Amino acid sequence: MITLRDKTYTCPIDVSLSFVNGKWKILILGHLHQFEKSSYSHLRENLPGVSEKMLAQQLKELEGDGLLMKNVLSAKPYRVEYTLTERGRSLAPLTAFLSEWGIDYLKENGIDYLKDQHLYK
Amino acid sequence: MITLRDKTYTCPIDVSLSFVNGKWKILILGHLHQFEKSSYSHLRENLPGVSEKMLAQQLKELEGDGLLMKNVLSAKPYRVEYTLTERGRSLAPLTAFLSEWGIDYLKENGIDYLKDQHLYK
DNA sequence: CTGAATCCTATAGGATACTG
DNA sequence: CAGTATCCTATAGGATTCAG
Repeated sequence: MITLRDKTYTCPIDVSLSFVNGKWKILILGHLHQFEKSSYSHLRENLPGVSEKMLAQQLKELEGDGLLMKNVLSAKPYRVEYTLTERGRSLAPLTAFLSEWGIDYLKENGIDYLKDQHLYK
Repeated sequence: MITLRDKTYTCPIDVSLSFVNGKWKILILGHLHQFEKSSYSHLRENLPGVSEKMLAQQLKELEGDGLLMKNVLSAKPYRVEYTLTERGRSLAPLTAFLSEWGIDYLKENGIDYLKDQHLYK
């Protein structure tokens, strides 16, 4: 058992997972890896099915864990921009691998995502 | 939206995540990547805190998804052995990355896991 | 536009006892 | 040894409304 800040982990993988647990976190990170910067509404549109509560909550947790930053672009009208921190960008191999693995799996099942990507918007 | 076998996914990452969602699946996969083969009890001992229900359930799901295989070694006494399938082994980069990332993070926080691994058993 | 605040529920997950 | 079978609960997550 590893103990860090009053939390315990069974192994280093468990430590990493604690940053990305939650239904939408990895998808949010993947989105930001792809677009670099994104508004709240842009995130919402690209995460079909996400609720306001979960999007706001998981963005806060990701920010609190130092994986992304929120920049207020203007106060009136209120606009924000989310970007990855260096720590967040260090997870790029994770989202890249999951994306490639998923594409491979889809291909084995007759779906050419890259070619037909426009169909899945 | 991607549809495959009556399930929908927002993107390829979402497809991949559907294979590893669940509190213990990635830890199980990491365990099997490390040990190659493992008995039920060996898995349980190395996943501190896992309940019988979840271990059995997630093993079944992983088997059903074609990521691991269960081999019955002997009927009496009843002994089994879990091993990764080829598809399961194809996730090796995932567990490897999460492990390294966790080790790096721990190091930034004053914990040298590789050196002091024996302390965390 | 970007959330915060409620309210609600489904289910993931845990504890325990039991079986071949 | 390798699980099943129950029972139970906490909480992750969703729907909706309101606000700066």
